[in-house]
Amino acid sequence: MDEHENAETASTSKSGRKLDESRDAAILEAALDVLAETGYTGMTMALVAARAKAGKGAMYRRWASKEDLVIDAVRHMARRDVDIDALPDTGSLRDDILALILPESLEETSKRLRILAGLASMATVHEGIGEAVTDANVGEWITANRILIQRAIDRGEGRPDARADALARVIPAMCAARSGLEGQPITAEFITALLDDVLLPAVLAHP
Amino acid sequence: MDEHENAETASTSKSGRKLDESRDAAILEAALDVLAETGYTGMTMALVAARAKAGKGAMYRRWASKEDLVIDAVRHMARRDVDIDALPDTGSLRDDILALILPESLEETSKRLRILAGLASMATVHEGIGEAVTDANVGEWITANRILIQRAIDRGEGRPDARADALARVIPAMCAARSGLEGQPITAEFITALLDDVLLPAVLAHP
DNA sequence: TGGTTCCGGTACTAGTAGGTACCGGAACCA
DNA sequence: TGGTTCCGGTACCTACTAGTACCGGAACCA
Repeated sequence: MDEHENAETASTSKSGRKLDESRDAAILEAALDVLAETGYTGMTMALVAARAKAGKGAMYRRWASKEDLVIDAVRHMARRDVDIDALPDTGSLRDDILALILPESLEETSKRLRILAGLASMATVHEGIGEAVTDANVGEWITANRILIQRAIDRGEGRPDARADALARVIPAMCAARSGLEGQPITAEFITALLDDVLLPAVLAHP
Repeated sequence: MDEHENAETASTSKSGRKLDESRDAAILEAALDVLAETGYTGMTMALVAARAKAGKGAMYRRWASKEDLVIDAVRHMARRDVDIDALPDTGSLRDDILALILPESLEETSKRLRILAGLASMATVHEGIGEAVTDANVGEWITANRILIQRAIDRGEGRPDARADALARVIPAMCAARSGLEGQPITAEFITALLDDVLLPAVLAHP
């Protein structure tokens, strides 16, 4: 009879060579690379294995299916995201938003959005992928923006009837569209233009 | 030797039963239906044929490959789009934008955006698909918005330094994100909230 | 009327990719 | 040291699908 893998026995239930935890990240990041380049369909398990210099066995020892691997890869990508408890607070909404996004590599952001766009189509078919995409990635970005905007409203920088909820989605949505639909990279110029031409006027307006 | 199919001889070069032109639209619309439900990968030629009550022969007699069929289907979808020469002109930007989009079936718009989102990933792989998606569909919508916004600026309704270029992309981008990333349908409430909370404040602002 | 091409439908081919099994070798444990 | 599990790599099985060939029948033309 097999050792059953309850939480209580999981740590000491096996003998033999240990599962090399460092391979997990290598495989997940190889999956993200291939995902960004070829989309979900083009991402074959053999391609990911080759990129990670891993065997397919090592992959299926960790994830039961391609779908499971992709879900984990997307969540892995989200882990390096915004820290909600340490948001910038410069006293200026413009500087807060810039301080939130510009320290991140914009190339990395473009790649991330390209991955999300490539998975958008799978959201309708594979239940778990859609949740992983929205919750773990764009969700936190929108939440951070909402907090920054609400602060600006509260301190009188924005008009009091501004809707932080809707406005918080502007930059992520337009970045996603630029990356996913137009295939253009996200640049600092694009972000600042978005801020100065769309978001700030909308927040600061007093008609 | 085969009859060569130059433009000059194409109309009279063949004998026998004529190619039934009405089947074209039936196949293209079946392709769009399946595309909206399953995405590019899930759209099999057999599924489209069954939906259109057509044989696969009739499909390959018209399009050389699945890719060609999809490109044509996307362009076919775009044909029922905005008429740039007959845009609404009510004297109010809010009413103009609403008059532009609300007469269209919002369910149809949601479906269209779902199709575009499903094809976004293929844009990087298949050259033609990306162009068909952007040029023929979102492109005209953005152009129409830009004209309406520029008119509002010109007649003094909007602030004179508003950037019609960037602002014209707000509604399409946020609709695409809502449909493609969040999987939510486009409703009249969503559009009006977008208008009143984001676009109009940004256009009307005079800080 | 006979030849040609289209029609919907079906059978088939060929290539691809998810997933499994196994290899020799290495790491770990008792 | 012997047994077990992991490692990268490869061969293999199986299911699916783009694309082709062909069927009997219908439409068209000379």
